[in-house]
Amino acid sequence: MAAANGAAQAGLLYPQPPGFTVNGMLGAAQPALHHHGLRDAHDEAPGPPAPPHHGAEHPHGPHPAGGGGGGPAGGGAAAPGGPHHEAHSDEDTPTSDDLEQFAKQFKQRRIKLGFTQADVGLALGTLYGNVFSQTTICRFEALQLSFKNMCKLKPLLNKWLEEADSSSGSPTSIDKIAAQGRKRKKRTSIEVSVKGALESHFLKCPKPSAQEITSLADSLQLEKEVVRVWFCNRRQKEKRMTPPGGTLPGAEDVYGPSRDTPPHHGVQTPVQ
DNA sequence: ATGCATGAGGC
DNA sequence: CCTCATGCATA
Repeated sequence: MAAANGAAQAGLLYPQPPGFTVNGMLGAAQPALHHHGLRDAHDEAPGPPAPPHHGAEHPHGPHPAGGGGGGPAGGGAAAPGGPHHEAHSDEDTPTSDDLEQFAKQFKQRRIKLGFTQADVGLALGTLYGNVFSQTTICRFEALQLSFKNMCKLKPLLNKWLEEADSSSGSPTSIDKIAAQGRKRKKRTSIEVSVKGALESHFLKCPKPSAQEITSLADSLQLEKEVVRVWFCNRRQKEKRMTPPGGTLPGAEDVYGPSRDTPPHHGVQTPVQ
């Protein structure tokens, strides 16, 4: 089982140091033996087409992917007016629960068929012209994308499942459109203590002004751009289907000014 | 699996 | 400058 994964991965492995080969299971060979429960268990007032506004209003009205504490079904997930049967393969917007189940099934089948996340991403490229990276497939399986994004990718991955399932042995060849003339900035490693400081500030003010960012960057001895990007990424995390930390139901995307700051780092899935 | 980053589209 | 979709590079 695991051997098949390793072989498949070896076929199109990106440059990695030799001493790193032990991690050939970059998201491929993990047996799904854990269950992370989403905090969407609670049902709030079903008003999909026109989500009711709560007391706290955001400066930017339309935000998809269920925001912070509420629920993943923010942008207006399913919930048709009439007693329609859901659980469809595609067609009409799926519910957060549909997505969770699909992701689970997808991962199991993918592994069963001996494909890695990277394989799937490339296959989507050959099948539809939309290439995706291992990262995206991984995040889909882990429900770490926005609700809207999940809905967009589901049909594609669903189609791939059918194809891979009934594949009569046609090795999908892929040609990549590599070469991006731009050099990427080296990934900045932010120290743990500094991250803690950033998190604290995020809890107080998720959207600091340019000047706030500048002074914050100055006190932390980081580039302003790095800090700005950090906040952007942090906000995105809050909008994922599986939010970081543990926003309890009832709390909206606005945090009280007097909220304690537990020194724990992001604990979500206990590592697969 | 995840952190920092890029870039397109929008105000 | 933001959000949002996406991914290289890395732990």
